[in-house]
Amino acid sequence: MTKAPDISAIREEFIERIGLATQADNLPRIAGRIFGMMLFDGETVSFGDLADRLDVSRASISTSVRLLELKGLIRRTAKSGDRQDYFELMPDPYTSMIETARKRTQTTRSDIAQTLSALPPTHDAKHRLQGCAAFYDALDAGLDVAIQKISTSSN
Amino acid sequence: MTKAPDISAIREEFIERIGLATQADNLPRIAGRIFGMMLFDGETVSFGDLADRLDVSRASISTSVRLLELKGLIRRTAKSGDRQDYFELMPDPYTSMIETARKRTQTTRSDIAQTLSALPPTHDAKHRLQGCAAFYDALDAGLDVAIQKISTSSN
DNA sequence: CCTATTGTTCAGTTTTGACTGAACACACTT
DNA sequence: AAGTGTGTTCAGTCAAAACTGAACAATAGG
Repeated sequence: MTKAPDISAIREEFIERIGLATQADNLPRIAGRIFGMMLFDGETVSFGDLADRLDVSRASISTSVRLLELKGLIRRTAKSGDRQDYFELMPDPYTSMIETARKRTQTTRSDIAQTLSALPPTHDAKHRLQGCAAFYDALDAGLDVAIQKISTSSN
Repeated sequence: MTKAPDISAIREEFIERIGLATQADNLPRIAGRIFGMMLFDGETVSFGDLADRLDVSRASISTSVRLLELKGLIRRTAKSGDRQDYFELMPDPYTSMIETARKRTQTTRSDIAQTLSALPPTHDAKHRLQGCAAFYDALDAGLDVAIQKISTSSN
């Protein structure tokens, strides 16, 4: 009875879950669903198909794919003889995901550095902010390790 | 003219920035401001002071400190002779921050594993989902590295 | 030209979540 | 008991964001 699994149900659930996970990365829900769908299906997908298969307006597709392009997760391609835009996953979307996360930590890190340099050397907050800065440095180093690991595992 | 910096302005700006950074970690704005304030000021702070100094309702303080406690960033203490609750930073809040992030990636990772095991071995999505799983594994390893780095740097 | 198709933009709607004020429960004081 | 101070909970408000439909510009085909 565990045979003949309902693939489309599995697919739906996966898309939903990846959508939620991606949402935590400050992307709108639909963008996450698009990403999850392309991850599962793999093939290049047309603009119209995205709207149809996810059952959302084309306006939503337009803004979401722009975001995903901007984040380096998908790219827009053309099919000869078809006026529609097509989309496919970037060769390695994961590295891009970590890169953007890293960029955010680096921004915060430099904010802290700026506060640190503005404070007089004797101020007792300095010691705590330095601990905070060390945290962001450690996080940055960790993300770098993750990037390395991905590039070696995908060979 | 660069002498006598306006400490309170620096403080406000730091709190604001940390608030924004923490907001990206799925915490409400006020929780981020509380965290930033405690980070800068260091001292233990009373419930009432939080409401006064941040100029928000006590209801907001109540829910925000609960979240921060739940995430292991602050803890509630008591002062003898004072009925108010007091709050202070946890000894190492940063490790907790990464731990929660890690928990999230592990949840997603196991979601993927579940999808993988539900798919028939021949399904062509498997290969892509395995790449996705490798990503979350790499991220998990990277976060672990970050935790190690923090614990060694804070000695 | 005219029409059809496609993607973007914009105004408006819906939804989500943060925040507040008020009611409440609890504990301490008198 | 009554009163005060303290934290939590809940219904309601408000603002921000997601999403949609419609108008639009651009392009291709007739």
